[in-house]
Amino acid sequence: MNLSERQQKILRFIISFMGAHEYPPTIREIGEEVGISSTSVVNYNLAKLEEYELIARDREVSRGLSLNRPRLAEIGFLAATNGSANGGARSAAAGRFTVPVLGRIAAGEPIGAIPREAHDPEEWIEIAEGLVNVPSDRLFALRVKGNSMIDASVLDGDIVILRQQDTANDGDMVAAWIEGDEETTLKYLYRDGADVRLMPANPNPEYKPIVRPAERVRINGKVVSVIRVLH
Amino acid sequence: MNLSERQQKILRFIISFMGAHEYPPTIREIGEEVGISSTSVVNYNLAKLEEYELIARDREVSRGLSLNRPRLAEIGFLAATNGSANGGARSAAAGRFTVPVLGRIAAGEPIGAIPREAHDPEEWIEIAEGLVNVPSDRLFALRVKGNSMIDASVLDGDIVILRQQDTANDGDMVAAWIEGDEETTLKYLYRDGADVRLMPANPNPEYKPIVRPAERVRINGKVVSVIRVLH
DNA sequence: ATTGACATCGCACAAATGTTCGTGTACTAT
DNA sequence: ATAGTACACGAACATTTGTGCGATGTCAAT
Repeated sequence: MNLSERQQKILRFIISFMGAHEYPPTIREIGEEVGISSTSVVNYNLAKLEEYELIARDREVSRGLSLNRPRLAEIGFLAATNGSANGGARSAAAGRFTVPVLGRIAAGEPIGAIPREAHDPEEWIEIAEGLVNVPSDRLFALRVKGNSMIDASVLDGDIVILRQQDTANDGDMVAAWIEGDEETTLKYLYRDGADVRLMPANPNPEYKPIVRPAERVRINGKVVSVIRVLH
Repeated sequence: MNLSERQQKILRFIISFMGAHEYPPTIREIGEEVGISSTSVVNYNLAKLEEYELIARDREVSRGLSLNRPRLAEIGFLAATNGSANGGARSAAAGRFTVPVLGRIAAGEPIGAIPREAHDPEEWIEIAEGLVNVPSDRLFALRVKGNSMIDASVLDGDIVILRQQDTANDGDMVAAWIEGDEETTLKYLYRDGADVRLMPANPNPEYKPIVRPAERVRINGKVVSVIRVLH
């Protein structure tokens, strides 16, 4: 499945259009935007996209389009459009973001450098816009494995949503890799001169802050939301 | 603003249609479903609904409708249509639910009987479908005030999403009012003969289970999701 | 050179769909 | 009664919009 330049533009336009409107565009609207004079050509490419199962169409229905968001996310299209990365269409007021779950985070298990582009994430989740207070670019999620984060009130199975960034402000909850300790942890970050102090969220004195030299702490991202789904 | 029977039916149909389709219905589709033979009558009522700011319309655009979800939620319309309660339209595969935040839950503060119908909630949140594993009816949310729930790994400011129900299975996390103790708490529920055992989520031995006679524990709802938004 | 798959174009057509307007009915206020 | 307002009907109309089809251009394989 190789998307032509036009098909990609069409896809991008549909996504941004549906973000801005609440209904899909017409064939002609697509044509005008993408620069296709013939409706039949748009139709032709739409048929291709449907063949690839990236969109679905209702025949003989005006604006009878719908996006296959999971598939789109798989090929990195929704993620690209969510953010301002892939210079171009900016998804507006759509009300939901698709975020890749990049892996599990567990005691002692490094999550490595968080990739800037999604690389074959194991799953995707959709979140409502209101659940994050930041621009939707560079968001990713991790599923928490084990109870090592319990001092941050994050439990086994929880999903933490982070924004990829190398630095953070005092008081931010971050996912950080601690060299030497060789473990990733979720803590509140505070700077203390040349040291960083990683404070647990749990005020219980049993959970003590971790103090390490700043150069030994690598911040993976800032936690913007924690979601727990019970069964 | 008094919605006529027809206007309500129209609204319900639009909501369910958009749940099922991903694009809005046409005037004629609405007319057929609601039982209006004249397109102009549908148009007329649509204009009314727009006047009430319950929907928005793009003139001269086919299917140029959009729902004002927050307003709709305010008057309890989305909530009613979400569930199977209001006999009829079942919102399908919409991907998101609007849930009322009915109040705060804090140590010692009773939240009272959870109302079956939304009564002037202070705010509404939208959640993605995947974040709950239950039918979307009878969902409501509470904002956690204070750290009294920390033994359930629920922190100040968290939002817990619950499904209103009077009973629960062993192992469910529930919000329960304990008569005598006069407080509401979030715990895992286990039955122990005539007693119920409310277990904290935190394995730390400091947090001990609460054991009470079953008749003194009133279950408000089962927690289906916990959401934390950091700032 | 020929063939054939692919992608485009333009255009005409038919169906889908929003808009307008004259008319009628019920109910309320004057 | 009279006038006014809200709501409804149906038919005609004008666009909007999806579909179909013949013709053209490109490119690689034969």
